[in-house]
This record gives sequence, C-alpha cells and structure tokens, in this order.
Amino acid sequence: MGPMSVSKKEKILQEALVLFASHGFAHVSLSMIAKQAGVTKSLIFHHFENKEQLWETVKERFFQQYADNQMNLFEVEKDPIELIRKSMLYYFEFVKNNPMIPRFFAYAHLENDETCGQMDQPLIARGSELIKQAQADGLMRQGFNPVVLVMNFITVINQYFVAQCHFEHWDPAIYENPDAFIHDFINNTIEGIKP
Amino acid sequence: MGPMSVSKKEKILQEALVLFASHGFAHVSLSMIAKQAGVTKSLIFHHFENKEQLWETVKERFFQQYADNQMNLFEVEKDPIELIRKSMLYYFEFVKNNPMIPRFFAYAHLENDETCGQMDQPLIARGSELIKQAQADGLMRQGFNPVVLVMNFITVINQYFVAQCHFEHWDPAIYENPDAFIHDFINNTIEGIKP
DNA sequence: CGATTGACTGACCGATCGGTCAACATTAAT
DNA sequence: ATTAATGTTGACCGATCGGTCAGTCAATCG
Repeated sequence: MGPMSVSKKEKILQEALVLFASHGFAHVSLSMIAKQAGVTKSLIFHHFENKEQLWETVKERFFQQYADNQMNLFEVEKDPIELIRKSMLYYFEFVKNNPMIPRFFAYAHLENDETCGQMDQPLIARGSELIKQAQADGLMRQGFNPVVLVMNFITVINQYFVAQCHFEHWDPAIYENPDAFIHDFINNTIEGIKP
Repeated sequence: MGPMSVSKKEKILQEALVLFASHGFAHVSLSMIAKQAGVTKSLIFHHFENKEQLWETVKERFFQQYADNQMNLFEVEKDPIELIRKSMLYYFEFVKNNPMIPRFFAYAHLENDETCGQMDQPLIARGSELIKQAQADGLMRQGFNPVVLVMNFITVINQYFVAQCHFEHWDPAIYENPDAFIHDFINNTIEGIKP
C-alpha cells in the first residue's frame, strides 16, 4: 500500500466530508465527490462498498472528532457552577472552529439517524451525574432533570451556527459579537440553576 | 374552475408538504409526489413551474401557518415573567401538534434559506420590546439581550422534536414525560431571568 | 351549435444517478 | 523475471431524475 493510495482514499473521505456536511446525503452525487477529490468515480467503489457506506464512514469520522473533543468537556473543576460555565464556553469555541459538525448532526437528525444519540450518551451520563451531585450538595438548584440542562446548551450552541440565516434577521448583533451572545446565554443558564 | 380541479392541486400541495417535511427537498422526487397525490407527474408541471417553485409554494404555506400561530404567542398578560412562561408553553403545545414545522425549518436552515428569518422578525421585535420594558421596570434581570432568550426557547423546543432520535438516548424519560421536560426547561429559563 | 379555455394525461427526452466490469498500472514478494 | 495483489481507469448499464409536448376531455361562453 503506497503513500499515493492512502492519499487518494483519504482525499475521497475529506472531500466527501465537506460536501456531505455542506449539502447533505441526497444532494451530493458520487460524481461530485470524485471530481472534487480528483479521482474517478470507480475508485470510490474500489475503496467503499457503496454511497451509503461512504456516508457511514464519513459520519463515524465526524462523530469520532466530536466524541474525542468531548473528553475535555467536563474537566476537573471544584465548583460545579463554574464547571458548567467552562464547559459551555469550551463547547462554543469548539463548534466555532468546527462549524460543519452541527450541520452534520442536523442532517443525521433529519434522517432519524440513531447513531449520534448512542455516541455521546456515556459522556452525558457522567455530566448528569456531576450535576445531580451538585444538586444533592446544595450547590445547584434542585428538582430539574440534568439532561434538560445539557440538552439546552448543546442545542442552542449547535443551532446558533446552523440557523444563522434565521437568527441574524432577528438581531444581527448576535453574530457581529459572538462573545456577547455566548456570554448572555451562559449567564441566563447559570442564573437558572443557581441554588 | 370546478371543485375537482381545486382538489387535485390542493392534494399535490398537501402530499408535497408531507413528503418534503419528512425527507427534504432532494430526497423527494416528483414521481413520488404524483403517486402519493394520485395524479400524473405532468399535472404537477401544469400547476407549478417546476420542482423548485413547488417547494417554495409549500414553504410559504408552512411559514404562514407558523406566522399565523405566532400572533397568539405574546398575548396580553400583565406579569412579563408569566408572559414568558405562557408563551413557551403555548409554543411547545403548538409544535407538539404540528411536529413537521420544525423539520421544515431545519431543512430550510441547512439550505441557508433566509425566508424563515424575515418572516417572524417583526414578532420577535415585539417580544424583545416587551422584555426590554420588563427589564427597565425592574421586573426582569437586566443586562442580557432579549433575542438570546427568545432564540433559546424557540431553538430548544424545535430541536426537542427534530432530534428526538438523539436526545432520547440521553434520557428516555424526556420523551416519556414531555410535560416534565417542558416544565423543567421553562423553570430553568424563568429562574435565569428573574430580577 | 362551434370555439375557447383550463384541467389532465401518456409518451417521450436528455441528463444524471448509483453501480458494474474488464482491463491496465504499479508495487511488493517470490 | 514472474507472479500476485492492489490501485486506478474508462466504457458501459438500467433506472430514475426533472422536464417537455402534443393532445384528450369536460366545462364554459358566444
């Protein structure tokens, strides 16, 4: 297996990743991917079973990238309130630097793809546990489901980037000054869970 | 124009609406729509310019349905905090009864369709104004952008239905007991904006 | 009554889709 | 040098795509 062969298969994956994230599964043809990657369509079938399996492979890569990053999400931090604040900021910066990830998620959701749910379930379980502990210790307001909190901040941050065409009509300032936005959003969230 | 002719054009629109909301633009072929509506593909071209214009027409219908409903969103209510609570609950119930609406929005967002942003902009402006007034009157916590609040609750409620395949892996209880979910979410939000 | 109009259809078009296949090029092992 | 395995290509396939077009049918109108 020479270096060129690896490079071409890799190129196919990279271009497929960009195109799928940009236009979704159905909009992207194998001819487009082949042209963009500078290879023939046949080569795609040599390296991958079919279009579906190529999509699955690309998806796994995306999710891996996402999951790897989440390892850092709930890092060691004494104050659970501060932990939430840091995690939200960290996730916001991550998605800001990888804006195709929420788009890919959105496509997967619309196709009722359950893979994305199974992937980060363990991490969410750990985050929920931390929050529950904080609630028990009286460091956080009690009585709400921790998953609702996590879902809230993941969802809003993702959609901030996916639905820019929508929200920037509501108030352009939200995108002219992203720091102010995430600051407001984090503050609202934090205030909502203080004991 | 007899009643039958209206009925068939209407049938095309209805079926296109369901199919587009279910599978998106590219996944749905005109043959599928024609078969589902019980007409020939040619009739679609008789009533609509092309596939794109059919999509636009269907979209306008959806958005109208959405916009009409929003008239009731910020109804008269003395206490602004209570107004937010009621509005969130009202919107949740609305989307619950029209689960295809957030799916349609999601597709429009992924295609960077700006129509959806222009439609509800006036309403959001009014909602923001109400919140700003409440802030000025000391009835609501100050210093945050009202649009962030509205975007938060619209986004989460929409994604609750669109990304069920994702979040129900985090905690099935969220969907087994929707009332508990929306109750938690509303409470978190309200607590976050109390003065 | 004949003419006109709009709803509606079936046959058909070129383009493109995902996918197959035989053959050639390249590399590594024997 | 021969062989085997893999990388890579171009020609080709049936199916389906969005879209066209000539024409049928029923209702309306003068």
